[in-house]
Amino acid sequence: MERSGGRGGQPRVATREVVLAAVRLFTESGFDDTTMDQIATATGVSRRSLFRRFGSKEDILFAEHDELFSTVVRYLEASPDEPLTSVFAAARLVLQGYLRDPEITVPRYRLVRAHPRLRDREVAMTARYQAAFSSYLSRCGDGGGREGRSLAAGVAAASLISAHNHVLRGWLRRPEQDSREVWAGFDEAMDFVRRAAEPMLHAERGPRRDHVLVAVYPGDTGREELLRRIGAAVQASEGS
Amino acid sequence: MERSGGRGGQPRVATREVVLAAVRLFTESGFDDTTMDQIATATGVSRRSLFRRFGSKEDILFAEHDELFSTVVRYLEASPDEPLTSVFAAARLVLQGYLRDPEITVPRYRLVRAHPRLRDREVAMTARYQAAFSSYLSRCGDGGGREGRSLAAGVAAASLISAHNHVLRGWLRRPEQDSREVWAGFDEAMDFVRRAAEPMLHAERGPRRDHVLVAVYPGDTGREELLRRIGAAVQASEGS
DNA sequence: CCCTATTCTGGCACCGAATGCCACAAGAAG
DNA sequence: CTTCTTGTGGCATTCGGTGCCAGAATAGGG
Repeated sequence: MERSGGRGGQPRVATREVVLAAVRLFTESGFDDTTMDQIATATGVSRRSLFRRFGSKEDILFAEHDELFSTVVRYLEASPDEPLTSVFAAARLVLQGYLRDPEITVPRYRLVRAHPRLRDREVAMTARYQAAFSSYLSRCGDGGGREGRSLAAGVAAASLISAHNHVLRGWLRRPEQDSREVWAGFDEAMDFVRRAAEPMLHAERGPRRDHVLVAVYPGDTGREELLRRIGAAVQASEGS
Repeated sequence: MERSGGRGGQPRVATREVVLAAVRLFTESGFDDTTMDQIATATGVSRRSLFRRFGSKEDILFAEHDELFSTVVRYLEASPDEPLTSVFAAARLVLQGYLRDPEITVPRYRLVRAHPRLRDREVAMTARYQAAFSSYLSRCGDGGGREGRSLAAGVAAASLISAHNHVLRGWLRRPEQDSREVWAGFDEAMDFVRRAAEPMLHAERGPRRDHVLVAVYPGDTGREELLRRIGAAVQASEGS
């Protein structure tokens, strides 16, 4: 009675088939010069159904990307509150999603680069990721007040997305390169972000500054006593 | 003979007038339910001329923003190579551009929040800023190789934009608040970004660690002499 | 003064994306 | 078989966006 019926939710023609056909047509004839009618006749799906299933001509290109996005969001929602770790894993998922089928992502990248309108669409996608990551980080941040935490979370998410996109673009430009290199670059970039983001997410108020310790003791203080006292002072300073 | 003629480049109706009228119509009737014909009759500019001057219905909303963007880009191009300082100043310009006329930016913000399509358009604008900032930082960065510098520049630009937008959104939600508070928040946010971005732009490899200085001098060393020597030592350590 | 080049402008026709409405097909549950 | 649900296609319509052409207004040259 509920959540069933019909042909079972399976569309007559698979989404992936439509996307592939559309990508091919766009690449051959250009995005603007390809009409929905052409896609309809090429795929055997009526023009009307195309609009119903994908929403718009642009959305056909990004249909699979949308699925990836919701996967990542679900992943984040189910993640324990280990801020950076979970978010890095999520970014890994995204990159994986791209590397998985170059058949779509690579020609799409070429189209996106050529067409400003599609570029905006792509940018909007990354913004959605950024918002999701930022919200997650803000949710399970630990330091600072609402305001500072939100700022830190936003900046951290922006950094992460930027680094991810940096690696991603590197691959998209030369998709033939060994994927191990890509992942190595990814790990490197994530380390870079971690070093920058870790302190700001945990800082009470701003990141730690360098410390200068000036200790004055009587000249006859024993060496061990001196080290012990200095060690204690440093530890106290780090704990603040 | 060149660059003149016609009515002198001055449109019959000022751009700002058109934008204000459009904003009003959009706010009253909704963005989708406002047709270009309505804007045409409301402003006295023909439908055809509207498309010629603004490109699209969305672009009417962001016309002044586009001017601001090119201003900022010109500013950056003319700036000396003082990476972070110039970029912070540029961000200041942007925020200033928003605060300058709330008459447009505030209702536009409300529209953008309600309408996903306009949101994407707004996001695309900030992406353009981010790209400009990133390119500038990458141009006049000093540490690391091409690759690392590009990554660092991208992350720094993303952080800056994110922090800027954080402050901007705060104001847009409550535009009635004292602008001095906004600027205070901006300075705070910029400091936050500076602390995060400074080390990564100048780092040869990895961020600076905390330093611990242990100085031992004869007990009868004069206070000024002591300060001078310690200061010199710290400075030398920072230069590394 | 007239002529011309340049530029903003408006009207018209046209294409195509996108939506609403309606009818139909096909499998699932009763 | 009936009914409900869901994917589907056709049709008409709206409206954003563009190409084309003609008119208006202004600056400069003869």
